[in-house]
Amino acid sequence: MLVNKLHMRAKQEPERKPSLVEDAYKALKDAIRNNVFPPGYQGSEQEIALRLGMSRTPVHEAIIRLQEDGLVRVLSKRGVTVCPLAPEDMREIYEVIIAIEAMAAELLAALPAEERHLVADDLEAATSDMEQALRDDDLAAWAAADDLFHRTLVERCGNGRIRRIAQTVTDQAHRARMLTLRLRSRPTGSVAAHRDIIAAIRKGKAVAAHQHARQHRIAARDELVPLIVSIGIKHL
Amino acid sequence: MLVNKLHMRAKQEPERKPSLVEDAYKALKDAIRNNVFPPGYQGSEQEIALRLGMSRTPVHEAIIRLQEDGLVRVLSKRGVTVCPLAPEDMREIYEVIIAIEAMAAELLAALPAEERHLVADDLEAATSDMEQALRDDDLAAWAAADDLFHRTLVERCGNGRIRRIAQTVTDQAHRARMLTLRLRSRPTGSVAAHRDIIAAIRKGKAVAAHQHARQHRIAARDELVPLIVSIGIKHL
DNA sequence: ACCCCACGGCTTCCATGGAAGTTGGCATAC
DNA sequence: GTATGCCAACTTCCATGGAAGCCGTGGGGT
Repeated sequence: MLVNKLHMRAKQEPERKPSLVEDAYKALKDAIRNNVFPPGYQGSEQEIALRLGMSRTPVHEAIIRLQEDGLVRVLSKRGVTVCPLAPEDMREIYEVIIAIEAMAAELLAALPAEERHLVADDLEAATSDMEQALRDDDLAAWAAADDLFHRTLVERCGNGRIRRIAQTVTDQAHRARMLTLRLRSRPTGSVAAHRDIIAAIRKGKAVAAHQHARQHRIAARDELVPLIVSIGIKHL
Repeated sequence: MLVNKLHMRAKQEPERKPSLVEDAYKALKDAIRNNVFPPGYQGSEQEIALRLGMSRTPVHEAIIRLQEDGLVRVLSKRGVTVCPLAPEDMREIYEVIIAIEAMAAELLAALPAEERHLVADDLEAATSDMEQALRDDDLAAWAAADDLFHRTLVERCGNGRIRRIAQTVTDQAHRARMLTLRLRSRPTGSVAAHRDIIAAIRKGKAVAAHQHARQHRIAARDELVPLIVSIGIKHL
């Protein structure tokens, strides 16, 4: 697992060198997202350090960051555990996303016309991919394209803090999302909702963009949270 | 600066013991908020550890958390620096607050009637204090009461993630807030705006609560950001 | 049979030392 | 006077060891 060398950039970026802490952070985050460490898993830093082939220190520091992100919890002297997600947590996460993404859409619509259209084009491309994936009955591709749409929404809105917050909460929700993907009905409504958002952004209608993005996420919450409750799982 | 003992709770909470890392984190955060370490300040972990009377390790780990919070930045092998706040940052912060607090107000208004009124009473108390402070021409008291109002808004909305996000961004904005407090005109409009929010929450009108909270924060942004720009400071 | 307590193993927490890297200044060349 | 290269001081980064705390287990008492 070699680290690929980044190409030279202007000295604007202090040319981050890959530190072990960063490696551990990324590896652990990925492992949690992909259920390599399932929720409720409990292990020691020593064990993780061994598995990652490094000392305890960088693992310890990476875990501090993961705890700050709400992904793990360290139990004073009993090891570290992966946070399970209760339906309650999903409700909280969706409430944050509803507020944050609506604001992001609003900001996008308030951008100068030229930039607006660039973003709208990218959003449209992602939505087209979703449509195609739906025709192909390829749920994984659909999820990837949907992810890209929502990621683009927050990454291009010109507010780094919004981007970061959205990233953090969607990271938390990722496991639940993957689980429910195959349980709910085919997500045919999303394409139309996305097109509404795109149209509002393209026309620079900030209020409409806000409302459409908001309603889209409210609909998602109102579908997913009851679904999670209905299948009777308390943690995931 | 003693840590006040929380009253006994169910053993749900594992009764956190004060660790050195926690102490360092709180102390540093406080020092940054109160300009003991002014923005742009650059120092070494060694020096901070000396000042706090502990080893380098807990300081190092506390700084990781502060970096995650966006308060400091560690420059690979050149020390740690306190993040300055540009007007751009204030804009970003306010955009987050606008979205998050509006959602919080909305959630409060959707609470059962009994809880709603309890929260509304507390919000009203804070607002009355603001009114009184205004009559006394006591800006510090006004700021404290205003803080309490907005803190109550997010702390009682029933969403821990919203609470945490709001806390993080207001921590970042605290220095700017203290600076502008004495520069802008007397904040007489806030009381009325707060009362609108409270009334909507009391009546359970979620949409109205959302709109009033949103408009209140938009007004604050539209007053503060130009003010910061006008006094010509690039960082603070 | 059942309860209690002490002990041993395992864990995080913190201190400290060495390694790698950055910076600023000083000496030297032109 | 100016530029350049080297060196010493200082920094974070990471490894490691000891201290303190938590948990399960097993042995002894009732």
